[in-house]
Amino acid sequence: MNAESLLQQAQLVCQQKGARFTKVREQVFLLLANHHGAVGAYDLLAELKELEAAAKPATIYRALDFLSKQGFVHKIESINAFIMCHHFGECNHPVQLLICDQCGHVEEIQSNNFDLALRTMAETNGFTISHQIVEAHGSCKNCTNV
Amino acid sequence: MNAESLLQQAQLVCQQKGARFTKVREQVFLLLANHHGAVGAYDLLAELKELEAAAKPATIYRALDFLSKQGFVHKIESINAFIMCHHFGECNHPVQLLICDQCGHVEEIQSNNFDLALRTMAETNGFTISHQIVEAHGSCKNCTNV
DNA sequence: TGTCTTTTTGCTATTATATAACAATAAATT
DNA sequence: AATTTATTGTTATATAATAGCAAAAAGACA
Ligand SMILES: [Zn+2]
Ligand SMILES: [Zn+2]
Ligand SMILES: [Zn+2]
Ligand SMILES: [Zn+2]
Repeated sequence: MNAESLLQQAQLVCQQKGARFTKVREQVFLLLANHHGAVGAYDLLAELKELEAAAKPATIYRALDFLSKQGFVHKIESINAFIMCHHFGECNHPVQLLICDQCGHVEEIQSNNFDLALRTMAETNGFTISHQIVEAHGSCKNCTNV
Repeated sequence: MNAESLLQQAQLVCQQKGARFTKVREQVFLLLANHHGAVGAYDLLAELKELEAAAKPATIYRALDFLSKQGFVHKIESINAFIMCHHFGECNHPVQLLICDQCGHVEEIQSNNFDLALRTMAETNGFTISHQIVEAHGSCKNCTNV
């Protein structure tokens, strides 16, 4: 899915929810959408500065915060980076990420079975999950065969 | 398991592996073992400073690095904190953590089924896992019933 | 439209987390 | 004892994220 159609989809979601998809937020959204892999907040800020010279850390973190809340973007905790979600709309979906340590490629998986397994395991321990982080590091298809 | 017996177990493991369990490393180990929940590196540093006034960030991070490599300690990526492992020995075991956002309690689960499910899912995508991060946030038994 | 309220942004500073680089010690090896 | 390797001390710096407050913009409503 290309950046433009992702943007349109996001605009639609915001319209339906009454969320304000402002200029900065759109700019950051597009920068993320045009990235193939994950990107750090300060790298993103550097890119944003080419469009808005006055941008500061708070600018990018606020935008990322908004985009995360809408479910457009996921934070990758283990590498302090952010990545565009390609299945947003079904908001708050559980996320499983496969992160290649060789090439940096990140694949987002959506396994409801897996989510259920985690929930069940938690319930066995009397624990109720509100948010889950599943990040697998290793070697992707391309990098393994090399 | 109390701090002293954990320490003895760790000493044994180090002896078997020929790893040098130095003074600083033992001090940090004991500080962690006496913590019930997770603890941040700089909080730990503050505690260490009461024993070794000259301790610096590098001191604590080096010790944590050593302890992690031995499998004595796990880093919790989503909250930038560290926690003593209570099942070390079986080194490099997969870790699943249940983190209570109310009381801060962290429960370490060991589900081989879950590990297998994740590996299988990854393999389906041609991905080989070297290290996995599974951190579930939510409400623990005690905090849910309140 | 004008007024009021809420949300968003701009801006400065600061906090929090983690590592680099290199010299000095200490321990292990020969 | 001499040499090599691992660990520590020390200073500085890199990297990541938030606090606080005023200005501006947008939304709500008479
Ligand atoms: Zn997603
Ligand atoms: Zn790869
Ligand atoms: Zn463990
Ligand atoms: Zn709790």
